[in-house]
Amino acid sequence: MNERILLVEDEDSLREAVKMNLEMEKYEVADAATGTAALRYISNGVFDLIILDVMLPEMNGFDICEKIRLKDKNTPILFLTAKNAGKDRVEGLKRGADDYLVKPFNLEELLLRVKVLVKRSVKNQAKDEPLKIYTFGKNEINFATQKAIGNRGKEVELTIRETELLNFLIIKKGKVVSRQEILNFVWGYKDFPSTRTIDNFILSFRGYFEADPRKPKYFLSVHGVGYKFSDK
Amino acid sequence: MNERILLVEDEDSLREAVKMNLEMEKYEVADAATGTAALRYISNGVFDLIILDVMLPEMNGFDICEKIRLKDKNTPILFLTAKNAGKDRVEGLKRGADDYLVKPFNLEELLLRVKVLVKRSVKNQAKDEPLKIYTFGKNEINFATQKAIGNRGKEVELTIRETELLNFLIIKKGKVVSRQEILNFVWGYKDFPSTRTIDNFILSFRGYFEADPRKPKYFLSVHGVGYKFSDK
DNA sequence: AAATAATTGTCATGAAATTGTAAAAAGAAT
DNA sequence: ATTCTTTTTACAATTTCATGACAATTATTT
Repeated sequence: MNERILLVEDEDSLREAVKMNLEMEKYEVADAATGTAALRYISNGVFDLIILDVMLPEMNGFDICEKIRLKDKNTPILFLTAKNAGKDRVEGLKRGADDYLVKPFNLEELLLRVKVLVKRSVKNQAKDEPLKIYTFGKNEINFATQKAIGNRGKEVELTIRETELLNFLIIKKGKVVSRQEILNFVWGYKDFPSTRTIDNFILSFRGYFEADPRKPKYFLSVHGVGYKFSDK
Repeated sequence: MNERILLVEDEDSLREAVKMNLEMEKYEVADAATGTAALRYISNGVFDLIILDVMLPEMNGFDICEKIRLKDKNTPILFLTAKNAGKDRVEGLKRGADDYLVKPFNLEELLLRVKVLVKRSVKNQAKDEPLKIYTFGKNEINFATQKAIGNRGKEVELTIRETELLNFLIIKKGKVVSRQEILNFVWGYKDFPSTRTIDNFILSFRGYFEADPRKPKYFLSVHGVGYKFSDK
C-alpha cells in the first residue's frame, strides 16, 4: 500500500508539477490550494507526510501547521518557503514542522527529503492493525466477538455477513459506496445475490443502531448509487 | 473462477489478437471497441483489470478513465497509447491510470503487466484512499462523499447526475462544451433526455455555488453552443 | 431601431426509477 | 428435523429528474 502525501500549495503550476513527480514515485497524493481545504483533508484522512507552503492565501502555513499539531502530533510536515532562510525556518520548526525547503528548489532534493520523512512517519508503522472495537455515537461493534451494542444498550449478535458488511462500510466511512462495490467486496467472487439483499442488511443495521430508523444518521442512502456510512 | 478483464481497443485486429492471448492465459475477457460500449460493461459488471486504448473514437481514453474513477477507485487501469511517451503517461497517471504501455508493444510484456495488475486488484478493494476535494472560489466539491460546500458555507448533498455533470465540467474546465458532448458523456449510452434537462442542472449549480446566480462567474453559458465551467 | 427568431432561464408537475419494508422461500448449520 | 442465516419477492414509499410551458435574454433580420 502506497504512502500518502498531502500537498498544500496555492500556485497551480508548481503544485501540479510536484504532484506529478510524487505520483511517479508511487506516492498517493492529495492536493489542496488553500489552508481550509487542507484542514478538511486532514480531519478526514490519514497521511504519511504533509508538504506545506508557508505563503498561502487566507491562512499562512505556520498557523495551519499549528492547527494540525493540535490534533496530530505525529505526521511529518515539510515546509516550503520562498524566503531566503533563517527566520522562517526557526518559526516553522517552533510551530511543529519537521523539515524545510527553500523555493525555488531542486526536484531531486524534494524527493529525497520526502523519502526520509515518510519513512519516519509513525503511522506508517502502526497502520495495518486490524480494527477490533469500533464505536460511533452510543453504538459499539466488536469485530473480534461479532457482537454489537446498539440502541438503548441492547446487545446484538452479528452474523458473518453483517460483520463483513459493517467492516466494509466502516473502512469506507464518509464515502459513497456503490452496491457493485459492496457486492464485490463482501460477497467476493461467487455469484452475487441481488442487490436488494444489501438493502435488507441496511434495514437491520438501522434497526440495531439508529435512534430513529426512519431518519437514519449513520447508515445513509445515496439514491442511484448505494450507501454511505457516516461516523457522526 | 477466473479473473476478468475488460479490453477496450478500437482496432479490430489488435483487439482480437490481445483477447486471444489473454484467454490463453485463462482470463475471462470482455472486449469493446468504443468508449460507450465499455461504460455499458462497467456499469453492470465487475472487472479485475481494464485495458484502455487512449485513442478511441467518440470519447477519449482519459475521459473514460476519469468517468470510471468517479465510481470505482480500485480496478486497475492499464493504458495503451500510440504516442511515444512522457505527456500521455503523465496525463494518464493524473487521471487515475495504474500503468501504461506504448504501442506497438511486446505481447510478453503486456501479459506480464496484466498479471501484476490483476493480482493487485482484489485485495486492494478496501483501500481507504485519501479524499479528492476540488475547490473553486470558496466552494468545495468532494466527489467521494458526494457533498459540496457552496454559498455561505452551506452544505449540499449532491445527486449522482449532479456529481457526474460536475465531474465532466471540471474535467473540461475552461473549455466550452456543447450540450451534445455533455449528454454523450454524462448520460452515456442511455437514451438522452431533452437538452432542457442540462439547463436545469446548471440552474441548480448556480444556486449552490454562485454568489449571484444571475451573474454567474463559474458556470457560464455560451450562447448557441453550451456551457463553460471556469475555475476563477 | 424595431421586429422577429432562436436560445437560455425558470419553475411546477408527474412518470419512472430507486429504496424501504416485511414476510416468505431457500439454504446452511447444528 | 429444527433453528438460524441469507436471499428473493412483492408492494409501498420516496426521490430524482425529464418534460413542457412560459419568461427572459441574446442573436438575426428587416
